Amino acid sequence: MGSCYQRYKVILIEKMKTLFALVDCNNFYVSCERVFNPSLNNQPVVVLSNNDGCAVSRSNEAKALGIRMGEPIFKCRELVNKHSIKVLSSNYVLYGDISQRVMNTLSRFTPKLEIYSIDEAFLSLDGFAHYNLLEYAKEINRTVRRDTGIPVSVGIAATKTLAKVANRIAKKNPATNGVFCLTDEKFIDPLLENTGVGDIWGIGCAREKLLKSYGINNALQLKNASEDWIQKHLTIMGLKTVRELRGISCLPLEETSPPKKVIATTRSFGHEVRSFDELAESTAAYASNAAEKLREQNSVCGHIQLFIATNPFKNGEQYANSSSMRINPPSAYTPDFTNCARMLLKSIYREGFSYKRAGVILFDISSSKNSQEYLFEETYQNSPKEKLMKTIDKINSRLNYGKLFFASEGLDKPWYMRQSNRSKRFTTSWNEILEIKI
DNA sequence: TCTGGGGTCCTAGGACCC
DNA sequence: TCTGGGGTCCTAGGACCC
Repeated sequence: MGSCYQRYKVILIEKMKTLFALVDCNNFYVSCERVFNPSLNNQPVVVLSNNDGCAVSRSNEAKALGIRMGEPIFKCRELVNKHSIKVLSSNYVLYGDISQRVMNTLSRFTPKLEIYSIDEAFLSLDGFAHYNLLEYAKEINRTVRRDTGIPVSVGIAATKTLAKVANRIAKKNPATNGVFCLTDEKFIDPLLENTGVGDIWGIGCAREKLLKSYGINNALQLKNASEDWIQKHLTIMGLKTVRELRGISCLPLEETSPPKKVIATTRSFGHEVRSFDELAESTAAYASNAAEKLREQNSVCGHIQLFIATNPFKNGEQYANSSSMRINPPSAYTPDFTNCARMLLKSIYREGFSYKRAGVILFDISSSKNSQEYLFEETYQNSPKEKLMKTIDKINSRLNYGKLFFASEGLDKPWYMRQSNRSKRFTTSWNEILEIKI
């Protein structure tokens, strides 16, 4: 009996053992650009945020020249000119499509995949412990590169947080060739000691500062910190981080992403906007965009918020305001949102200001499948409104994005964000397919 | 001249109810 | 003079992520 029990216990522990790979695309947006424009290889390249504002993706060469993440590009003009840094507008349609290809490739390596962001995925490797994990990581790395053109780093460990650490090591040390396994107990602590506390997933600058003020400077010190103290100062999330560093998996793989609870479309304008009409057109377009995202996840929304703001970086009088209203019964019908947006705008618009930014945010989101019936009002579900929206979405998905839209969004869109150097949508638009000149 | 956008989760505190 | 207690819900704000 004793041995049976022992045996059972071993199996239980084996079953509980988790193993994760974190695959992260290197300098993702820049890498996407390089797939279709090899002349960018080995060159300093920067991809900008919306409205050509800040550097959000940098090639290693650009990083080495001192371009910082999130840096406004106009502050780097000198550096850009001096080193002929290539500066590109962001092309999210292209990046989204390449991302899907990368994720499809990764799904061949595990039955359980979590798409964590546009350029990152966790792979569950539970039950793979008998594999040569380093070789498997190399195979992942090679295959993604071969099939999509995107270079990736792979980190493997028992928990997501440790896999993040492993991935960081793979990325920082050229000797690893982009893959690293943090699975050997005896190496974990020394490597954690070499990892700054602020470099751990879940520790941002505020917590880094707090921890350092208490003498906790590296990941090993955090791993050994008192649980009570951590929970008190860093909340339950911090406690999970500490346990994950100890090899206890607290953040499970999430294969299906739950529907969003908040959907926002907010933008800076290409130039400053003064008139009500122009503001109304832009916010109608944002409302329409948000409604599309809502329908994409088969939801309806019962609460809409709109905000407008002047440029906070500019001297002079500032104005920012927001207002919200209920949508009853909940809807996903674009005109409901554009009408509400216009009413909200009327209530907060002040003449005489130059506006720089506006946005529409949808709250109170629920599934369109099992929502409440109303006695007197027509619900969105199964109404002609829903039919119309389905038809429009279908047409738009077949034609190029944005072919069919409501006139309230305006035709000229003078407020549209700046994108002075955007590459083509090589993979999603027949008109923009790659041309090879011989 | 020029400074991004879109999410999640947790907590504290107030309102409200019985 | 003396002024309960416990629970839930909502919201604002902060922290974090990519």
